[in-house]
Amino acid sequence: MLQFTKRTEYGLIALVLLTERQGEFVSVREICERHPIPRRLVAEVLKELGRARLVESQRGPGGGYCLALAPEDITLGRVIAALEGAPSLTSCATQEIASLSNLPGSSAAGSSSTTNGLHGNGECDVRPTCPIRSPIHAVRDHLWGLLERTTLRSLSSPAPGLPALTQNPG
Amino acid sequence: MLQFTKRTEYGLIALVLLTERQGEFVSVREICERHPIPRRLVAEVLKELGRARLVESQRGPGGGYCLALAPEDITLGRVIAALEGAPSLTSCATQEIASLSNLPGSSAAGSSSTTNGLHGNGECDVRPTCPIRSPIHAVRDHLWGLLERTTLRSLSSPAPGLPALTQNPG
DNA sequence: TGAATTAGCACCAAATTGGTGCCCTTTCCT
DNA sequence: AGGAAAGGGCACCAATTTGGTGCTAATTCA
Repeated sequence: MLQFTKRTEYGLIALVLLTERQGEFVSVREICERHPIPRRLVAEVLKELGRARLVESQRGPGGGYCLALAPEDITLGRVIAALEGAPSLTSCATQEIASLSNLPGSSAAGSSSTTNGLHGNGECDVRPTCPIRSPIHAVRDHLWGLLERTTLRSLSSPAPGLPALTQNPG
Repeated sequence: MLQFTKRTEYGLIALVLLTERQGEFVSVREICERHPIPRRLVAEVLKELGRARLVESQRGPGGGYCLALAPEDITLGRVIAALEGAPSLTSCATQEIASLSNLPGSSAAGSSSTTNGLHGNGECDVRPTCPIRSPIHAVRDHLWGLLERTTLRSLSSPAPGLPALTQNPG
């Protein structure tokens, strides 16, 4: 329903905490002592973010997670791409993105579905006559731009400093 | 996964056809002769769009659906709100929107869920310490603005004429 | 009357998502 | 060496959402 998954919400909460504690390794236990969110699920999410190279991990006592990049370089788009696949808006775009795979997060994203209105070779049924493909893809690109301009830094700043949205459409 | 539902896709396809055929009543049968999409589901979708007052219907032979508003006044946001609820991005926002109900589409949107991490009175567990509430809501508002600036007209134009995105944030 | 069409609404199956179980590996401390 | 505190991997289940259909009634036109 055009909503982030809980995984994404938990991931963002964790990443904001890691941003506030840069230079330290913060454990999942500690994150979940600060916020009432399910520990095991947060652990899974941080593992995924680790696989996407957005965080680094350290095992053993005193271990935990820390950011792998500067907060300015971790965008909402990258986090979402890692945790729920790049936003595609339409089913036909999902597998185009998957085949391009120029974006991270292809792990969780659409593999070759069989009953999603896509043919076996991976082509949308409606595509030959589809009247909304191109314009919706334009919308998707704008959305993607919005998510890419929103960094962990802007999420962590006390002021709701969403970037000024200077976009370059088309 | 930050994707439109099939209902929304089908609804948009139908609405684009209705835009091209303004002044006529177009039946579900005819829509599905033009595009390979499931007839019964398209019928359900158009019923919902009718309840949201975005289309008007006419029964009987020669009946069908037509736009209830000018294509410039039917925005992507309104269609989505009617078919899958207003985009909320986070679970806490879902029920805030529901309680405000200043947006259409509260029919399909979140009623009082019980196991969604929301208390019985409808408050997010994380809320007292939630570090991402405000900034994510800002992102949501930007997304909403993007969807509200995209009209059925811009979706139907052969050129992918997405509006120039002159936004007024805040 | 009868065919064409929408209206309502209940229902099921598939996919996605939220969340957990279980065991292994690494690291630190004593 | 041994144990505790972390993360790593992976399978698994339950709840929710979504895609799609069955069925019957109400309109409308010829």
